Amino acid sequence: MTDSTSRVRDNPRTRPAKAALSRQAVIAAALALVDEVGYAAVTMRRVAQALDTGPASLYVYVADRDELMAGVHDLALAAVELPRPADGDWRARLELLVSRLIETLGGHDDIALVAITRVPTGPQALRILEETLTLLRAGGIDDATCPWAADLLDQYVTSSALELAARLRDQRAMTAAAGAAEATEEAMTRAARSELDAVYSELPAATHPTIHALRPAMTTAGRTSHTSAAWKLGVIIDGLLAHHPQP
Amino acid sequence: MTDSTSRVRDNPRTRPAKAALSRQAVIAAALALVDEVGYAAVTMRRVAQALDTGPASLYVYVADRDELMAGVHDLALAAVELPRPADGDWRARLELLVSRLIETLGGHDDIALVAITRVPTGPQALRILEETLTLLRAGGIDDATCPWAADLLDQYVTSSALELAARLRDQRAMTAAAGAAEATEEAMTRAARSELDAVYSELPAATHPTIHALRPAMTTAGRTSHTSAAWKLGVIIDGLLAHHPQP
DNA sequence: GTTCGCTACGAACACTGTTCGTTGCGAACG
DNA sequence: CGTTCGCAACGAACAGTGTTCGTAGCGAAC
Repeated sequence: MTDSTSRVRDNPRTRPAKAALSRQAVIAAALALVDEVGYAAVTMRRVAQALDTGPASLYVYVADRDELMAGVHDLALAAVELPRPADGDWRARLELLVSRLIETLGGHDDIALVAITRVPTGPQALRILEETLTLLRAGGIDDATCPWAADLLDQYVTSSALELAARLRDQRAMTAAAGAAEATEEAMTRAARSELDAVYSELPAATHPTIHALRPAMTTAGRTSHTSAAWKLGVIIDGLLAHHPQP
Repeated sequence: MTDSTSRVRDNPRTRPAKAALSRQAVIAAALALVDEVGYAAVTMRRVAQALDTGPASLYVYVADRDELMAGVHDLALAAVELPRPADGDWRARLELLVSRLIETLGGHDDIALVAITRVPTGPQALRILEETLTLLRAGGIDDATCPWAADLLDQYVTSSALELAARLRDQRAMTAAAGAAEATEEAMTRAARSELDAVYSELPAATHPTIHALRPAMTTAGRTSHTSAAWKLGVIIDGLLAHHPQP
């Protein structure tokens, strides 16, 4: 980034044992901490400690905790590869892109929370918006509706990433608690669902007949996160195609 | 608090008309505070102060701040009226229900954040889930897919409510700052969008050609929150109908 | 050789959610 | 009627949080 610091850092004689502070270093350390202790537990003090410094030093490179997390969000997006032409037609590529987004963001705890408060405008977010719009256009979506569709897809990505993160968190907590007992996704979701099932079961059929009638369908196995996410995305894309005319 | 007031309060004859503490009173006070100072600024101390007591007293009726907010979320849902048969067919009624949900939740700042961390299971949430499932079933959606569809709609409601809340917050901040200058929704969204437009405009057309080409579409007026939300909901329902077969 | 500019950071401020131990009141019991 | 007991209420405190201020230090520039 800065010439002077890099020149100094490159000099072995003056190079300190620790990496010099920089915006990138702060954001990278925060991302690592998100993976280690979770989004909510990433405090300015902990980030500073990871960089072997004090909390006040961070504010030279970052205005806020919010802005720091926005940087982390964008950095996480950098790992998302754009689909290539060989991956199929526009629809296959769009589905691939969206699922990669959900899996990547969901893999970094609740980092997707950042996208709820503010509309991400980092370089990586723009790279992905560009690709999304291009694919939608290739699918024949009207130019005027493309931004709306991208908005809808973004909403879907963010909330699905948070859902995935919550499931992974529960899964980790359960494996940690259950010790050696392996916790497959199936066993996990069944355990989590049983909690909900208890609520649904104790519901008087008189007041909530439909929930009661559909309870087996709610419990149905095979409702893994993957199939559910793929199904929902399919619904949205089908809806975009069916809704062709612009209001 | 002070000796004099407490002495006065202890006297039943002069005791003010404040309601005795109860779970309902605590949650109601918290909801009022959400509307007054915003979701993030609702602290246990402020809730206690509104009830003329100390923070420790709240923990008799509420386990957590999270649980308190879950109660507030459910209480907010109580204001949502279910559509009546006279409101139209299943689709019209479903659209009405969803838009009422978004408007109600979005009207209480970021209270919808509660639905992201935990799946709401309060009585009001169950009342609305029951109605949603009933309407979907009436629309001919397969029994096995109804829960998935309800999930998708819930995701949509929650994220849209947060989007609406953010817009209302910005609007309020702007009216407060602009003083007497009236800030219509149109003027408001234009101002907010100009911020994004600045980002899009300064984007090199070489690297982001589609964003550049679609920029007029992104700025298009008439993209009020209402039309946008209605359009998105239409897309989802169309998708549900088009996607008929269950995977 | 002195001054300047700027990064780094120790210390502190005003808060937060939550818990502990005590208080005081009303009701039940002898 | 006098005593005891359960329990809601709460004052005070703890361990944190994000953020700011003023100062120290050091390389670069005049």
